[in-house]
Amino acid sequence: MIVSKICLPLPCIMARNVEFDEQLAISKAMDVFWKKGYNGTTMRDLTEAMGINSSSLYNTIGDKHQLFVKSIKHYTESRMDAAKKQLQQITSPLKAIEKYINASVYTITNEPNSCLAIKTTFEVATGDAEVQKIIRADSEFTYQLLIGLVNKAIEKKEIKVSQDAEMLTDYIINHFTGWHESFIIHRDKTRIKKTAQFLIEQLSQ
Amino acid sequence: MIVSKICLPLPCIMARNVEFDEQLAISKAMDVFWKKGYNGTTMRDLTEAMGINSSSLYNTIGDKHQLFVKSIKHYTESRMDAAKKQLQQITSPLKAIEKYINASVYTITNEPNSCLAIKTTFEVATGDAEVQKIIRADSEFTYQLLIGLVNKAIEKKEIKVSQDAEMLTDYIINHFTGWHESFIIHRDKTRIKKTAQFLIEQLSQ
DNA sequence: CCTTTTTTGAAACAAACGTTTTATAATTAT
DNA sequence: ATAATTATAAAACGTTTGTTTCAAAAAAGG
Repeated sequence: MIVSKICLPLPCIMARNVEFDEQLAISKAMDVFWKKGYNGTTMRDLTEAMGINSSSLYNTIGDKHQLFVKSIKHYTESRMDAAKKQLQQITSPLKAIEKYINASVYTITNEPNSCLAIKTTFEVATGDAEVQKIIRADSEFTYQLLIGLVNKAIEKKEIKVSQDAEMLTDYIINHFTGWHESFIIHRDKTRIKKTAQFLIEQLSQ
Repeated sequence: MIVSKICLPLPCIMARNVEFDEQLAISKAMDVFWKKGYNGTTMRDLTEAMGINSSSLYNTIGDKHQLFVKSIKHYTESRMDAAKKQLQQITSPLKAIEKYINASVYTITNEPNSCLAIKTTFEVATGDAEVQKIIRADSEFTYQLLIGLVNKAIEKKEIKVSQDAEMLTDYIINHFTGWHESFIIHRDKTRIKKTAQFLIEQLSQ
């Protein structure tokens, strides 16, 4: 055992391969954390949903906290990929911002659970540096994506409301969390769509 | 015991009074839930902070969930009282809206914990009808408070940006949650103050 | 004072928690 | 085939969980 630890990262002699698909298992775990939150999820919830034994879990992925970290990484990375693909073929920067806003509204008002990143921010990010780092990276990605579009939109004079691209980017992003909260409380798509429409009008004027 | 339950609400014969101040104890419990969340808080956390034994707790207030319900009620009711007092002597409705926004920004960027109502919304409101009802009542209070001001501001032509008071009220309220999230992630007061200033300018224009 | 009723503190409760151990099955290299 | 190594499943680990019990203390009415 000691020998195999020293000659990492690959074990010297292979004996048996892991049976389950780790990425798939993490994706299943993510769904549980998404629904129940970190503290509301038990290891038995996780192993049951993942379809693996706890010994296999601890041998490959690690403990509950490591699994949570990998789950929210999986969540944020999937979302970043989707966002990149979504906007790559739009020529007008303002139209791209509109599309991003409308796509967010659609997700907010049609997904069964609220955003995992936001739930995590309010539940554990304050007291968990490792989690906070992932959340911050996810936030920074959205910020960079949008500020690129905002800058181009200002250059092209598609936005006249303000010249402060950084503030305007913060201002746009700021709406998403409120829409999530509103939908949890009221379950009213129209209220959210109306304020989103107003935000877009404000930018376009 | 059956007899004393029948002749409720007051017991027929008093024997000994509760030693601790129930409102104070609930306030202490609220602080723990505020910091750790519902699932992150244990009964031992609570009894320790409240300075009472669990038997006394169960005899007077009830179980963990009932204590949580009373804690968030205490939170929301305190906040409603403060909001009412804050705005009662302002003549200009737009100035009152500005004051409400600025007071919220101050709280967001100076309190050690993020808003308990928002944390609760994202942690447990979806799956807990009793909690959701309290959260919805709190939300409705803020909504009614602000829509009154927005309507007056539109009447007085202090707001020209839109005639749709309901949408505009949702739009204003929607910012608060995002500011909370932003402050958890970035701890940057200036970013929040700038977007708040921009929101006020948008309304005032 | 004495009886009655209730609160209190400490201990105890079963169940559930996150995690580890152990024995067995499976796989690869020799 | 055999030896070596690892993944797996089931059971067990010691703690901690939310909650209850129980004896003792306290206070009210008779």
